[in-house]
Amino acid sequence: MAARKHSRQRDSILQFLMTRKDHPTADIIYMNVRQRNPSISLGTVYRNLTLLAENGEIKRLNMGDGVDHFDADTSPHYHLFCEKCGGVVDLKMEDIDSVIEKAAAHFDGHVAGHVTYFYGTCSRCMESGDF
Amino acid sequence: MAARKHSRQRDSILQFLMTRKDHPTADIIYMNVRQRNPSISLGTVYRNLTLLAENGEIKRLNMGDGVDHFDADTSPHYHLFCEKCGGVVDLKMEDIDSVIEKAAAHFDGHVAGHVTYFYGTCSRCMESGDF
DNA sequence: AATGAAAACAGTAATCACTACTATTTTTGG
DNA sequence: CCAAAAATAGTAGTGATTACTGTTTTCATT
Repeated sequence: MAARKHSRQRDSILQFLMTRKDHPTADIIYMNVRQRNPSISLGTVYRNLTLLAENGEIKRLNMGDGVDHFDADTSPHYHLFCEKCGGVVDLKMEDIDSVIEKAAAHFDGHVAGHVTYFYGTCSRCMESGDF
Repeated sequence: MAARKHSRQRDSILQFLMTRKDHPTADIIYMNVRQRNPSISLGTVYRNLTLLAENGEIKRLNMGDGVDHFDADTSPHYHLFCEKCGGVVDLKMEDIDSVIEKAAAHFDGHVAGHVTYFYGTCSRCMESGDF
């Protein structure tokens, strides 16, 4: 296996992601990290996000909007996609991994895991009735 | 609202989709429908799949693999993405929409629905230990 | 500190799924 | 039969992501 070497760019990306709770996309991360590191390239952002996700340091989220979102909080929790503002917010709720057993009950193959996310309206969009 | 007109192409697409239980992608549908209707264009396939999905005649599935899958079975059921063969199979299991209440319990916004799918190994890939 | 191979980089080109556009063909109510 | 609306084929464009390439950075070993 290839030895991982340190990189300032990867540090910047991870550090920025840890300050955000809104699960930004690669493009948002790129635009922000560029303020501190103007010469960073978009390809570097993508490559490092993939490296970090493969290494378990961050999570890659598929929220059904055609763009990958990233989360530096790797503890188990769930997400909601706001259909009004397009944002992604955390959802504190009890663990629902028991759905895996329910899925496995009448299935011949092997159920390794599940992906669950919610959609609706975030609290901020509920307040501002701008929609 | 625009009056829907009949189209042979839309018929072919829906008819083909009803013969398949593996939730094909637009591209797979295109290649197959083209055997009966060689002049159909890929854009027509995409447009009609969207029309049919908006009309509730089929379902558009997001299985996290970056490609939309389509299902002519609109009854409530779940799906598993096979990590070995990349296929999508049906999963008969009890309804788990109660997760919506669990999600809403400690949430200030509004939870409209959820997306849940499973991943693992389909029964066919379990049998053939080719992997 | 010097060195050299592996890793990472910036910048750009390419890919892939999908959507938009346009001139032509089909459908359908009257 | 006829014309307006809808749909089509074919092509061009878009947006997110990946691949490629020559250069720079990292770092274990000297």
